Amino acid sequence: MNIGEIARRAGVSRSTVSYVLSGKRAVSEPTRQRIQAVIDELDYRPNANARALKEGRTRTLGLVIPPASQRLTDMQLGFVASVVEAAARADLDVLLSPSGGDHDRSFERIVTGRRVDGVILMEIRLEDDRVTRLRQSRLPFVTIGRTAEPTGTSWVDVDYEGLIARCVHHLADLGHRHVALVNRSAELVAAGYGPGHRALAGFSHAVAERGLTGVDLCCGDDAPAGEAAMSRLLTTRPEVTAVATINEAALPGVQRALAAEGRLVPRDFSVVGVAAAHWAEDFRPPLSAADVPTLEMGAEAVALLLERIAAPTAAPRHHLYQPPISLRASTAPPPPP
Amino acid sequence: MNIGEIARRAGVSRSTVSYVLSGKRAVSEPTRQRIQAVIDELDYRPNANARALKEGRTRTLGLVIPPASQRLTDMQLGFVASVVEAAARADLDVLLSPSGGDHDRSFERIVTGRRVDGVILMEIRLEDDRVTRLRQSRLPFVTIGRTAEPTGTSWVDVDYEGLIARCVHHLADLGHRHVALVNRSAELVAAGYGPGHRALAGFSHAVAERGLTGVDLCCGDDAPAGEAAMSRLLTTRPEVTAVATINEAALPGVQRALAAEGRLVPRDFSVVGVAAAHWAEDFRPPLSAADVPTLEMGAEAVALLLERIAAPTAAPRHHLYQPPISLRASTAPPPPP
DNA sequence: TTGTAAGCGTTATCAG
DNA sequence: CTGATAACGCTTACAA
Repeated sequence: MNIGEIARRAGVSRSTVSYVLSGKRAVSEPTRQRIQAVIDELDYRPNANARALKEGRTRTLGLVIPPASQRLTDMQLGFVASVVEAAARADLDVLLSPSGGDHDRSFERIVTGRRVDGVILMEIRLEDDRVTRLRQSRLPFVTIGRTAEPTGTSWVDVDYEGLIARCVHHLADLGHRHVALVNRSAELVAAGYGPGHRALAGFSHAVAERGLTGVDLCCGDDAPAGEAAMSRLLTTRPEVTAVATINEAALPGVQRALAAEGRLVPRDFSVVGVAAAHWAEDFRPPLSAADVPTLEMGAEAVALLLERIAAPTAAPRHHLYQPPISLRASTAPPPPP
Repeated sequence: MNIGEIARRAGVSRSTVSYVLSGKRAVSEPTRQRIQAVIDELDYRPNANARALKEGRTRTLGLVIPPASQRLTDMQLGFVASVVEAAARADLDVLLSPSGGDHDRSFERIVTGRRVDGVILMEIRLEDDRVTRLRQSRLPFVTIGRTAEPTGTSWVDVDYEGLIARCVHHLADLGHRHVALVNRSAELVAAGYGPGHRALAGFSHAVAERGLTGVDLCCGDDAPAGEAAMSRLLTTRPEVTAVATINEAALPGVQRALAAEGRLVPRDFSVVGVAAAHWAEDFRPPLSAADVPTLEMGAEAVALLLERIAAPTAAPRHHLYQPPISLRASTAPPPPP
C-alpha cells in the first residue's frame, strides 16, 4: 500500500494525494473528499522511512540508556519514561540504544545511521567517550547529567554538589558534629560518575566550612549493600550521628541497619539526602530529602534537544535543577553524648 | 556524506561501494582496499532509512510500553531492558511507543508507519484493542502476557494461575485453613489485566479444591497501598494466617502492616507469592516466591518475533513460564489457635 | 486546481 | 571484475 495506489484508486496524481495528506497546497473539496475516502478505506499511512529520506529528518529521537545488565535505577527509569512521554507529546518517536562501552554497535548505528534527528544521553561521566563522539559528529544532542567541562553542550542536571552541601549545613545547624556521606557504588565513582564526584565535593566543602568531621563511603545501589555499608559505619564510627545520601536504592538497607543497632530515627540518628519522593516517603519516618524532578527534567531535555535541532548553531542552553529539600521527619538534633 | 561521495573519492561507481559494504559481490582486493580507506577516513556509514526503503525492512523492532504516567513496575522495566538488550545483540534497534488507549498516535505510527519489522506488546489485557489492531494489520507481533483467546498469536507469559495455585497448595500442606490473595490494583483487574484474573482463578480453584476459606483483595502497586490493604485484612479477617501475592511492589507495606500488628513471619503468619528475586530477598525473612524470569522472557519474546518476521505464515509459538517457587523462609505451619 | 518529474540514498539487476 | 540504471515511496518545485 503506497501513495501511488491511493492516487490510482482516487483517479488523481500522487502529488495531489501527498498534498491532501500534508495540507500544504489547496485541494478542491470534492477531490479532497474522494481521496480522503480512499485513504480511510484502506487505512493508508505514508511510509515513514520514505518520508524521512525525502525530508531529511526522521521525527525520531535517540535515547541512549545504560545497558540492561545492571538494573536501571528508579531515577534512570524516570528519565526514560519522561523522555518518551515528552517525545510522544511532540509526535516524535524514540529509538532506544543500550550502550555502555565505546565500541558499541548500537550506539554507532544511532550516531552515524541518520535514523534520528538528535540524541539524549544519560548517565554521563565526567569524562565521557560518548559525549566526545557525539561532539565530533554533527548530530544535535542533549545530556541528562553533565561532563566535567560541559561548555558548548546542552544539558540538564541535578545540583548534587549544592544539594548535599545544603544537607550538611542542615545537619550542622541542628548540632551534628560527625556526619557521613553514603555515596553511590565504588565502581561508579571510580568510573568518574558525575553525581558521585559532585556529591562528594559538596560534602567535603560543607564539612570543612562548618568544621565537622566527615566520613564518606561508597555503597552499591541496593538494600543489602546499604545495610552492609551502614552497619559497618555504625560500628567503626560510633560517633557519627547523621548521614546524607544520594543513594536512594540503599535506603531500605540503611533503615534496617539502623533498626538492628537500635538507633531510632531521628532521635538517635538523622538521615537526609536526595531521593525520589516515593523512596523518601517509604522511609520510616518519612525522609527529609530533595526530590529529583525526573519528569520535569526529561521533558526539559526533550525541549532543549528540539531547540538544538531547530537551531544547531544557536548557543547551547542548560538547566541545573536544585529542588528544595522537603523537610519530613528524619532529622533532629543529635542525642546528648 | 553519502555513498556517491565515497564512490567519487574512490573513483568507482556507487554500486561497487555498496558491494564492498555488503560483501555480496566479489571486489578486487586493490579497489576494495581503496574504497575501504575512504570509508574509514570519512567514517562513512550508510543511511539506514534509505537502506530500509530499498530493502523493505527496517532492522527495527517496536516495543509498546504502558504510558509513563503510571510508574513502570520493576517487572515491566525488566521486560523493556531485556527486550532492548536482546534486540541489540541481534543488531536490531528498538522503537519505543508509550501507549494506553486505542486512539494513540504513537501506537498508530508504529503499526502503520512501516518503521518497524515487528512489534512486541506488553501489559496485555484479556481483551486487548491493541492486539486486535495488530492482528488486522499484517505486522508480525509477539505479546508478553496473553489475551483470553491467544490462539493464533505468539506470546510469552507467566503462569500466574498455576503458580498461585501452587502457593495455595503449599500453604494448605502446611496446615493453613484461612488464606488470602493480595492481587494487583482494582483498576487493573477491572480493566481485564490478565495476571490479576488468572491469579484469582488459580487462587479460587485451589482454595476450593483444598476446602479452605479464601479472601481475595486488590491492592495498589506500592508500599502504602500494601500496608493499608494488609492492615485492613488483619483486623477484619483475624483468622487468616497466610497470604499469597503477585503484587511485589506492595511487599514492603505488607511487611510493615504485619510488624505493626506484631505478627511475626513465618511463626504467626506466612507469606508466599510471585515476585522478582530482589523483592523476595529484601523481604524479612526472605520471601518464598517464584521469580519471574524477565530477562529470559524478554529474550524469548525477541526470538519469537524474529521467527514470525522470518516466516509470517508459520504456526505461531508461545512459551508459558512456570518458574519454581524458591523456598526461602517466609512460610511455616500456622500458629496454634 | 492539478499533474509531471526530479531527487532523497540505497541496493540489485543487467550489461559490459 | 565493474558500471549504468532502475527501483523503493515519498515530497516539492515547476508546469499547465
